[in-house]
Amino acid sequence: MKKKIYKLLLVEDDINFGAVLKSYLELNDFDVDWVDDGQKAMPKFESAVYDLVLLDVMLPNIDGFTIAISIKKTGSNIPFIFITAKTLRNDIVEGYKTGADDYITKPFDSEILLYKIKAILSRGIHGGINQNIEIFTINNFKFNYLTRSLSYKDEKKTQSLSPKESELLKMLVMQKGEILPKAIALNAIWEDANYFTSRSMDVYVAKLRKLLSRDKKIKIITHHGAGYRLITDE
Amino acid sequence: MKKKIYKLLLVEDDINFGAVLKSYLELNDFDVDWVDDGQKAMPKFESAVYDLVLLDVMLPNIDGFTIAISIKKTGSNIPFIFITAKTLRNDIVEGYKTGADDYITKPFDSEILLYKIKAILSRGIHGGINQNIEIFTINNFKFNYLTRSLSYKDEKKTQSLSPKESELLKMLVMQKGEILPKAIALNAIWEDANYFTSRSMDVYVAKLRKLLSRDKKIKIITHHGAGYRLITDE
DNA sequence: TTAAAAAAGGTTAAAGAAAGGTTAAAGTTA
DNA sequence: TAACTTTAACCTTTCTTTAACCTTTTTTAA
Repeated sequence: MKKKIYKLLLVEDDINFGAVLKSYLELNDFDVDWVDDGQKAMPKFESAVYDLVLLDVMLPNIDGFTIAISIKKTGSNIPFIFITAKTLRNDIVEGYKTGADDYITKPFDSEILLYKIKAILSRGIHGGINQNIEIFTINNFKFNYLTRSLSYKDEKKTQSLSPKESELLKMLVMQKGEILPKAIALNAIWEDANYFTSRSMDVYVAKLRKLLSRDKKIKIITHHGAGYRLITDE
Repeated sequence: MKKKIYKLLLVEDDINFGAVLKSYLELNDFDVDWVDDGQKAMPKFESAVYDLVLLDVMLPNIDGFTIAISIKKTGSNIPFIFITAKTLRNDIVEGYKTGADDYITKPFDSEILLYKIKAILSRGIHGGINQNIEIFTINNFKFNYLTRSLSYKDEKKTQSLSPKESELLKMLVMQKGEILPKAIALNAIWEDANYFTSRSMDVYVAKLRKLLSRDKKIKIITHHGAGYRLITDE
């Protein structure tokens, strides 16, 4: 089977950096179009079908965020990776990025950029529903699926979760208000549904209930013989 | 290929001196932004990406060292050149300067300033993919990736690192505050991820922890089953 | 219809498995 | 040979499963 070649649009004003980055990405089997001026970004974007846009945030004429907004306005849900200087605080970038997007601070390790690109592309685009969200809000809790950490209100201290706790919580949150069928979760996380995996899952539900017990409005409701349902208030 | 124009931030309260210095530097192909008040320095610094900061130490509202500290707090490892009066003892400046920095006493020979600026910029700390980055600041440590040496505070004696120690430390520093996934580091440095390379990496993490142990604020946090994260304070 | 039996789930603790920490010895390479 | 890397050994921590005992829900059968 022919391997899919992904097409990237790189918007980077620094000539040296842009050239090096383009070569490096091409070396790694990406098809890269590079524009060195933010004003050339939109025309280029509209001239072809891209899989991902790499956007320098600090551009001389138009900033990267403005370009991202213009692209989104065309109705495209193409993912972005914002390239930012260390000086730009991460939370500013966080504000602009959606679950499908990411950012990387300059200078960066090329391996990590490749990893981020591949991570985003491998998720694919699931029409409409965004399966890529990594930070979830569960009433007073914030749950980061990637770092597997759970924090309460504004407390600095975070509770770290095990891989299975994290997977299960993610599935419950994504089905919030609706029943997560037990067999679905078992096949997804335990890769098998039998007596033992089922009991193991029961143990994990108990763990999650304990972890979330500080917030009285959060409940994991049992639907006997069917599955579990996470709710966040009355 | 177009020559890179370096962008300098000049913080100098003396109007006459500042104007002359700005013109002189522009004549020598630098792009110079000048603020005449220390309080304008941070907002200006955050509004663009600079390659070097020229800081007058004696400023009416905020002194140059305080500005330098604020800039460093943003996580930037931009180099500084301090402009000081002859009356200020060198050892005071020494206390504040770091490996990547320099200082010049007023009045000075403009040629010498140019020479110093070029010397620092030619080290090519900024921009580009990994190859160009040489010197990292890890709280009280300075880590030179090219010479593979690690120095603590202002101590002359440096600790030299092995190639793998150096590669791993570089990846951790570049992901500072974020998780460096174990598989990424293994594929980048060991070129394979299996039980044995994984154990080898564990050994290197232990080595790095020992090397950095003098600075209590530096920690390499383990994310079980995921990777490692370098942090430099609470 | 309702008591008993069966099935499902709640919870906790212990056992087992996997991952990682650390040190030192054994290879390997410059 | 000296510097570097890998492998091994032994230990600790973290994660997952299994077991035990209990309660709740559903089914079965008198």
